Amino acid sequence: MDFDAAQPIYRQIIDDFKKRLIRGELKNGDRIPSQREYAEKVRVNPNTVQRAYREMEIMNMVETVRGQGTFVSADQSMLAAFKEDMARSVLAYFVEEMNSLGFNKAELIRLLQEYLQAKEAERNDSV
Amino acid sequence: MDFDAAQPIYRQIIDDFKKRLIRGELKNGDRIPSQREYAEKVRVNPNTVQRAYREMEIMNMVETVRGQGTFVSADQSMLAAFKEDMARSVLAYFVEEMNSLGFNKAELIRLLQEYLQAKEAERNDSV
Amino acid sequence: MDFDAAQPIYRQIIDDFKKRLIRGELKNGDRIPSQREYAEKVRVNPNTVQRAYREMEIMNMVETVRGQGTFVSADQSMLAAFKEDMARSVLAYFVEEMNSLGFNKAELIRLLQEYLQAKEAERNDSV
Amino acid sequence: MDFDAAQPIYRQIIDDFKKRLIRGELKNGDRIPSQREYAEKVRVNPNTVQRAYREMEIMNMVETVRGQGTFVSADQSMLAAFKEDMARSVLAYFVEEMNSLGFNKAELIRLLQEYLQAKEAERNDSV
DNA sequence: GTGGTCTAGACCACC
DNA sequence: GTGGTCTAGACCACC
Repeated sequence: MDFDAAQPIYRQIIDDFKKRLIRGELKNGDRIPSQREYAEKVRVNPNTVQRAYREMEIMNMVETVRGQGTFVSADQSMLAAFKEDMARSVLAYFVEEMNSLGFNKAELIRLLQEYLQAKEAERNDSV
Repeated sequence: MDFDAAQPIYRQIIDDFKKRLIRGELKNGDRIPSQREYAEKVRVNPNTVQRAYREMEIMNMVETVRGQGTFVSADQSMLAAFKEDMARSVLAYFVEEMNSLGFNKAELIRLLQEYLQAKEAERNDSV
Repeated sequence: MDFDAAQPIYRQIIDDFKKRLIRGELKNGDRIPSQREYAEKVRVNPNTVQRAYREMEIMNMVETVRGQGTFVSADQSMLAAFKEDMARSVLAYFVEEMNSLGFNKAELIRLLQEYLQAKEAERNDSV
Repeated sequence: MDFDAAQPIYRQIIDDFKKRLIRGELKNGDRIPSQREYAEKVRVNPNTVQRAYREMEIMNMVETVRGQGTFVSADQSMLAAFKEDMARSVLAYFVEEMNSLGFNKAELIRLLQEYLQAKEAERNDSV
């Protein structure tokens, strides 16, 4: 048995940007906050933010322009790849956890449908 | 934005036992490994294991007998509650993550079905 | 014959707080010392204090707020139960010990009255 | 604040003999078990028993006769002193504990009477 | 500063 | 062998 360690914060930051790109909240050319701003907002060590930005730059997710800031530079195929990778890992984790609780394939789908319905009903109630 | 910290090891240990109970691998009256044995097996400090065992005792999952060991004492209703709680939290996490990737309800279910089929096909291939 | 072991220190700490609550020296919302402060004051390892504080939290005697401290959160019925339980156990121990010395019910009460009078007389003398 | 340590076992052994003397279960001239027998019966290290016996010999509670065993040799005045000392310490502990729970003199006596009555009623019920 | 987790290791009681 | 308590001290997250 192995224990799950936390994702390093710089990875969580990168994932957060990936998700915003995937959802279309950030688009090519958009300026993202400066490292300093971002570090203050999420109350994290600036070095951690620096590492996240650096890695995003390496994989061509963003581009830094001296004196101007950091800008999104992700092309469409990159976004598609992100989306697929992240979805796949979420799905894999979900299926593995549900299996470890003893649910089989059919139960999995049924439970998910029930959960979504219950959630929707709840949302309507609270309106 | 908040960052996810890892679950403490002692909680992961508890969850591991909960799952084994849920799957029926452990039954009422079964002896679980001694604190030292378990600590060695999972390569964790015995104090951490003790904390997990003690918390399981407090919630009546197990009973410890001095000098003898620790024994499962979970009743049926407890197991049902564990199963439901854990399933719900796995489902909630899954739906939240998939939403954060921009998938809606219908897509969620479709993707899950596809994933399960792909996984099954893969299993058949490797045979 | 069985031998009496000492109460674990963490339990003695809990009992100390229970008594202070019972006597009204601590009230709902009061901040109790930080784990480190308390550990230094009573010259005990901080881990031992933490265990006491954690157990008090589990039984809803106190609430801990990360980075802020630990606060009393005992409701009235809890206090009444504590008082009754502790009084009962003190009484039971007293009667058992006196019985083991061969005193019967009437003697017990007489001796107690004499003891209290003697103590009072002493106090007056020393003034 | 100081924490209560356990009474050393050899003292608990001595106190046990004192109580039996006080209650008249042991009388002058009676043979008490050999150190070996006693150690086995109460499952204690023989060295501990030896210490208890030695201290009882020093205070003239018992006498050891080579090759014959250990015999009670407590005179009446000694018994009276034991009884008074032990009673006093039990009383002192009781009063102190009850005070620490906030009970005053009158409440102390009333609670004791109530407790004794409740106990008696219970005993009659169970018959 | 606050509390939370974990390791390392000692010593004890009970079997 | 078993579990229970405690110390010493590190490192982390949150304030």
